[in-house]
Amino acid sequence: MNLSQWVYLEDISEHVGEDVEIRGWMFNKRSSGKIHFLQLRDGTGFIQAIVEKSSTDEEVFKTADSLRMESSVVVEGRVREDKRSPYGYELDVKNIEVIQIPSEDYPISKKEHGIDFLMTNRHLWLRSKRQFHILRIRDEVIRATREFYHSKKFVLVDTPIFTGAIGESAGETFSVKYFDLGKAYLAQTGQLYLEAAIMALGKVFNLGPTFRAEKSKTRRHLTEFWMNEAEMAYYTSDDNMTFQEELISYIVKRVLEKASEHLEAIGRDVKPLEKVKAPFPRISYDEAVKLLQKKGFDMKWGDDIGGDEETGISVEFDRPVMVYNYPGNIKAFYMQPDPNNPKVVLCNDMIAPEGYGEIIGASQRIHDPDLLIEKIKEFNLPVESYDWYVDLRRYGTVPHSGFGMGIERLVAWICKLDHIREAIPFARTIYRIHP
RNA sequence: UCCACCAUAGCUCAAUCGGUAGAGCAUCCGGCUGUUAACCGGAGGGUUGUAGGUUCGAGUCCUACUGGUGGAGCCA
Repeated sequence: MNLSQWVYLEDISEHVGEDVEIRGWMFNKRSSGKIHFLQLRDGTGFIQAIVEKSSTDEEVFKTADSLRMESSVVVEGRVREDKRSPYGYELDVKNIEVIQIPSEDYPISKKEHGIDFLMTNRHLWLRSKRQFHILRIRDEVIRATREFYHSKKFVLVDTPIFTGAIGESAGETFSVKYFDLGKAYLAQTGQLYLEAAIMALGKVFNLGPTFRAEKSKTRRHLTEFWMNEAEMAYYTSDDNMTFQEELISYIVKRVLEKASEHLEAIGRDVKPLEKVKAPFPRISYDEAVKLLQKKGFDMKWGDDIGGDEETGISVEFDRPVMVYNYPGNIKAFYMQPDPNNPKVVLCNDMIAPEGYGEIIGASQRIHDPDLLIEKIKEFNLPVESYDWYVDLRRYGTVPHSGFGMGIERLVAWICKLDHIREAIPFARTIYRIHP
């Protein structure tokens, strides 16, 4: 073959003046008859490769001429800095080894496409530049999330995907046949299992897929989404909120440090992100209702805060907002009532700026076994299924708190995406499971 | 589950009051030695989502269905 070293485009700046080999794909070509401009991609970056008729082997020039969109190629050439290139560097081609020239037209064209077409071709759409950058940002968000927990001495506890009839509420789960044991349900949350784990490990987190069978069709919903949940023994609701704002601040800071080129590439204005530093504003549900009424929203105390209301609140602030202590009857059964006001429970939602809505749902959990059983009954849930969950309160119960953070909602906000489906490689929505 | 909108060339979209189906991109042929979603010239490409209906005449109006999109509710 040849003596050139295989290098990745993300490292190309270290190889100026050298002969190197790039293994990748040609995603576009511009030609002027006696000069070809090959736009190459290798999964780590982009480069423009130059093939001149006067200075290149005739066979190589012909090969370059024959390449079509998405041809896979190993290209050998010399690296040169050049401001005329869209990527700052160019490759003067010496040889091209064709792996495959597609025999059919590549479906994704350079012009715009509709969302139906793009989702049907999601397996190919992933190759587009914008998707490349978004997926790299998602990678950084998840990396930062894990880093933060480990820096705070949390232990990763992977919670089960198959669960019995137990969760936040029944009726919105996917079910599958499970041997002779009847139905199993796909996890809507790992929270209850994390509550078990904190009694062994103190502070724990998970990060994995979650499933919701609600027939939601909005830009904020997926049927399968990735959630990070955390649970902390002896944390009050206040401790919980302080922890959440540190987590979000850390993730945003980390993405700005490590993935700013990707944010820039997708046109994300980073100024709003630079303001995301703890502490975040906190307003009680009572205050939120008054604020919304003053702004002309038709709502009264006891109503839930919907999407429009969330935006109405978030536009008042330049950072994520935490709304705390909602009425108990619009929240889950396991939330600890406020000792100072039994009508509300100790909980909080975190609302992202710029209209992105709820990214965290959090609460302090009931730790008294009798009160928990009372609430399970009050919410008409099957007490038998929650036997082990109540058990946690029978043996050395402690006050504790936790939350769930939607990874795709976080990514969508950080990238300022129009729709959450671009924040995950293969979105699952109610009318789409292919590819 | 409910409400609204959309469906015309491979893709993105036009088509006036109901009167012979059109463009850009992609593809193929030709031209061009610095292109930047390259450009210039030429060519091919259509059962207008499906089934009915109204009409002299339907891409256009009506009904049903299918597929999709956005939103409500619900939530992360």
